[in-house]
Amino acid sequence: MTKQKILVIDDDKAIRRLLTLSLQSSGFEIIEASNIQEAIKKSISNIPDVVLLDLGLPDGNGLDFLKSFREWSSAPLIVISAQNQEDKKIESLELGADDYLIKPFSTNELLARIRAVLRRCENIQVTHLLECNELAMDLIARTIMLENIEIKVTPTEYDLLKLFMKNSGKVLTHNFLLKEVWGIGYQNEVHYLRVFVNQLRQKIEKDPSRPKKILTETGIGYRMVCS
Amino acid sequence: MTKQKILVIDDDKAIRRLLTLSLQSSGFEIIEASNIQEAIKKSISNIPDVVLLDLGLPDGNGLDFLKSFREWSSAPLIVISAQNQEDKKIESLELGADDYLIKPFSTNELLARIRAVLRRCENIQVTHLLECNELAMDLIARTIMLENIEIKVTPTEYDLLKLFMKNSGKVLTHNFLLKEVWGIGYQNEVHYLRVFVNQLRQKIEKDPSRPKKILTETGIGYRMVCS
DNA sequence: CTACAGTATAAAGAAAGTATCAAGATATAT
DNA sequence: ATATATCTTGATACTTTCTTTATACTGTAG
Repeated sequence: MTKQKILVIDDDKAIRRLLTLSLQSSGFEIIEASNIQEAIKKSISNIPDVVLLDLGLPDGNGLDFLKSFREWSSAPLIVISAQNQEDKKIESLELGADDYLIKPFSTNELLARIRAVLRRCENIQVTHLLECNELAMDLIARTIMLENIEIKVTPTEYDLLKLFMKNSGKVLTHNFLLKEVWGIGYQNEVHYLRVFVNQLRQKIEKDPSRPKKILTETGIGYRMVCS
Repeated sequence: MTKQKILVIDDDKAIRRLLTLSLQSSGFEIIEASNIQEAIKKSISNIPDVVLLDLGLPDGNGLDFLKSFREWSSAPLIVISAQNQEDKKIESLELGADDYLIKPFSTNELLARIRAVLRRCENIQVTHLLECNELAMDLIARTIMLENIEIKVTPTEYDLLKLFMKNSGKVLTHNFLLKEVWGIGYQNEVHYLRVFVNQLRQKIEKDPSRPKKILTETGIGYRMVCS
């Protein structure tokens, strides 16, 4: 599984550095921003799983960022502030912050609070569906439905089909498919692909000898089409 | 909509009174408990939507309540404590608390934190009964019924089955199951899983050699299906 | 029409993963 | 302390999936 990303928004470089180091060593990937403009840009280009927001920023009120962030994301957000003012706390929490931590704080406590809030959000993970006409793939449940009937596939078939469904419409080269599914070093084993594409066709095509979903691009690769 | 219930666990009558008054005036229904025994009894007879837990209780450690509560409920729980000790905070959060508030605190902040945590939990299930066809699990009574006949399972089997029933329909990876049941560090002991899944099948499947509930996903993990 | 390069399909063997039993070790209860 | 229950570990048979080989098919160029 890929690392969870934390966006750290603080104008104090020393604090960012400290947070980055301790959070990285706990297995998170860190994105840093020192002002609101940067935070907005980075949060959009590299969507974070958690946000740590300092309120005292040079180019405006951190709560403005909170507000605009909540317009499109429900990712957990913890406010970090030097101010222990009740009204700030309440305002932040009402605007959608999940927690409010006063500086200075221990990084262990911060980590525990991040974990607590992430634990909560795990439960509300929505099913992630890839669809292609009557074919649907649930990436959370790891199931594949063809006209609402589940079909069974092997791990390799699953990986291959996922690639096709994620890239439907595009031509995927032999090289690309082999690299993604079998890993580097298998890029000449085109016959693997033939065997597995054939197996998938047997399972998902009405008439496997006249495929309508996974099409052959002779000399290049394959391509999945949805209408 | 019916009022949301808050269970307030604190041995100090004055504090309970104060909390009750302010929370009631914010539209919550309050259940009070002054010790762990009472808290357990009342939490079961009148299942709360939120719990406020003071750690300093006469008949034991509040964290014991937290632990047993989390066995069957995922309702938000805020620890309230006079102790500003880092290790207490971290332990509470790791054990499943959603927040940790130091006394004295403003009731407005408490309210804002309750609202924040409720906002996060909006669409979580509040039931302690898990069902899958003729199989039912009561997380409070810690019982498992198969066609209304109780079946006995060991602690490990119980934990494993609970995971399956909470996630029925989803494929659960070996890794996930091992981490949840045996803890981190056991993620390669796939053999444990095989033995225990087999034991569960002997107990809950009509024909254990042809399982219909706990299915094998070769190379990936297992998955429980309910019709 | 034939040759040829690329592709499809079936089916075998090899490898990886799984089910099951049962003995020894550990923990728990009486 | 002893008995009981549960967990851990190892051995073996079994199943599924992957890899490899073999053969047949398709369309295009000469």
